[in-house]
Formats: sequence, C-alpha cells, structure tokens
Amino acid sequence: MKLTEAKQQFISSWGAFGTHWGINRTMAQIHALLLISPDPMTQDDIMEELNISRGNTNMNIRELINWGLVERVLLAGERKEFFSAEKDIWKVVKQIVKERKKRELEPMLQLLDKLEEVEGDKRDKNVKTFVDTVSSIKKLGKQADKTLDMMIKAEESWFVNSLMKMFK
Amino acid sequence: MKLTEAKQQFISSWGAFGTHWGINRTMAQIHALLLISPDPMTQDDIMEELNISRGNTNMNIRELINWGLVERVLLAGERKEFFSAEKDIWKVVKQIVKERKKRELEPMLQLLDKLEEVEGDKRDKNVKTFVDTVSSIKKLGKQADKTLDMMIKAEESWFVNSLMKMFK
DNA sequence: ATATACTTTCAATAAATTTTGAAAATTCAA
DNA sequence: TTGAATTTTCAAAATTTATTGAAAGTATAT
Repeated sequence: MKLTEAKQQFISSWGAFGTHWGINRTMAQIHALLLISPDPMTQDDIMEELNISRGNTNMNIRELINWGLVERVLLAGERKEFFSAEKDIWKVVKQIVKERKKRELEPMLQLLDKLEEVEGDKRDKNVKTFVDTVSSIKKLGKQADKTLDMMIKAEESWFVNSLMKMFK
Repeated sequence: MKLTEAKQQFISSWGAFGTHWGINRTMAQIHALLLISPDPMTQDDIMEELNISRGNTNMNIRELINWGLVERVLLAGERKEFFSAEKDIWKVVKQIVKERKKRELEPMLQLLDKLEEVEGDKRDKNVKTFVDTVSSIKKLGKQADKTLDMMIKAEESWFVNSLMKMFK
C-alpha cells in the first residue's frame, strides 16, 4: 500500500472510530492528520488536506486544544499559527481519560450520591430495586474513578508491567 | 427526593450519558428503566413510562437484546412478551466491554496491522512518522485487548482485589 | 494610522440520526 | 381455519448535529 492511500485510510477510520466515542468525525480526522504529520500544520493545510471549510476547521482545532490533544505552535518568522498533536500515545490516552473522567464520570457519581438517598420504605420493592441498582453502580463507578486516577499518574512502562503481573 | 422524581432523573441522565458513548438516548433510557424495575416489563409498559412510540420501543429493545443487556422473559399464562435487564452491574460492564471490543477494537487492530506495512523509505520523515504512529497505537491497542480479555473472564471480587494490590 | 494577513464567530444550510405510526407479518387460542 | 392480539418493519417526518462561508474581529508590518 502506498503512503497516500494508507494515510487516507487511517484518517477515515480514525474518524469513524471517533463517532463511536462521542467525538465528531471531523475532530477525530484532524487529530489523526496531525498525529501522522511530522511537522506542524496551518489551518489552511488542514482545510486543504481534509476538504473542509475554514469555520469547521477552526472550531474543531480549538476543541482539540481544549481537550489538550493539540497545541498551537509559533514558528519564527511565520505570521500564521501552526498546530501539532502530542505524539506520545500513552500521554494521549491519559489525557482523554482525564477529560472524560472529569466531564462524565465525576458528574455521574455526584448524581448517584443524591439519588441513593431517595425517601421511602426499603420494604417497597420498587424502592429497594432502585436503591440497590444506584448503589451498585456507584460502587463500581467509585472503583473506576480511583483506578483511572492512578492510571493518569502512571508511567506507561509501570502501568504495562503491573498489568502484565496482574494477568500473568 | 421522592422515588418518582429520582427515577426520572436516573433515566434521563443515563440517557444523556449514553449519548456520550455512541449509544442513542432511547436505548439508554429503556435500559435504565429496566435496571430499576423490580419486575419484567412489557413493550406497552415501557412505551407508556417513557412516552415513546411503539416502533421506537421495539427497535431499541431488540438492540438491547443484541447487546446482551436485556432478555425476553415469558411469563406463564401471559400472551405478551416481558423484558428484563441483567441487574449485576459487573456483568453489565463486562458485557459492554466484550461487545465494544469485538465491534471496535478488534477491527481497528486489524486495520493497523495492514497500515503498518506501508511501502516506502523509512528515511522519508513522512513515512517514518506514519509508521511510528501506527505502531505505537497498535502496541497500546494490543495491550488493551489482552487486558480487556482478562477482565471479561474475571470475577468482580478478583478484579477489584487485583487493582487494589496494584495501586496500594 | 492604515492596509493586509490571518482568525473567529454565527446564522443559515445541509447532513445524519432518531422517531413516528400505520401497515404487514406473526403468533396463538378457539 | 379464522380472527384477535401482539410484534415487526419501514417510509416519511421530526429532530439533532455538523458544516459552510461570509462578515466581523484581531494582530502585525509599514
């Protein structure tokens, strides 16, 4: 396979992959493009490569910056802004985990805390089932939260080694 | 908080949560409803509780069955079909992991295998960056694949204990 | 200061996804 | 069988989400 074709496939499937994870296609495609690009790119480079409009490009680059996956790079003597993606995949994964934990897991746990305190007689099976379900989700969620916290702090080598031992 | 209100909140936020994970709102809501329902429910019960159409209900129940999260229950002497959700949250999580691994991670790893073999001179920095990126994603993906396989087979207690030790 | 290069915003539009509901298909009891 | 109850399908409609592109905003060089 030629590089051009391989690049296309990588970008396109990274985009499709993203849509299964609540990330929009374009954002994932820009990320993919920057991941495989050896040098920082300008907004115009990206627009041209992916055939998308200026506004769309701008919006999604900014979103990638919010997620901490892409950074603005200023090149000496250049007027335009350049963008480049973090290439260390372990760092990328940790960053995504960190953001999603903050945006989704933590608010969910807060809600579950509140819902667990529902009024009512636990002898009522409706109340019982509700409370039991909420409690068990909360318990697993709290464990996940701790585990992810450790993962975020960990070095890849340490993490992989620990898993190896755990699953030997 | 009253049970009725708590149920509403649980269902609605479970739905919103689902949309961040590539699952449609209704499917997640039906799942939430069945999780907190002590007894199996009919399609009509679900339609009424969530105010959704018959077709929509039917489609999403079937999708939940495909995911292995809900099962058809036949009650003696009843003509209608009843549905109930797996209540053991650890089993639910494992089931979801299993399905997503099969649907998303495995095809991605297959693609990466192909893309890694791109033609071209590794002294070309475009080729080098591409291959390096693909390889490192593949490496992490393979590790994740193994880890998830073990998790799918594990008992909750075993899994939690191992994590505890790992992160002590 | 002014012109030029570049970036951001956002209302309008397009595309993708979800939902509806009526019709068709199926199941089952008599 | 027949027909009533129930489930499934699917084209059309509604809704949600993404994209465009032109206009407004900003920064920089002269």
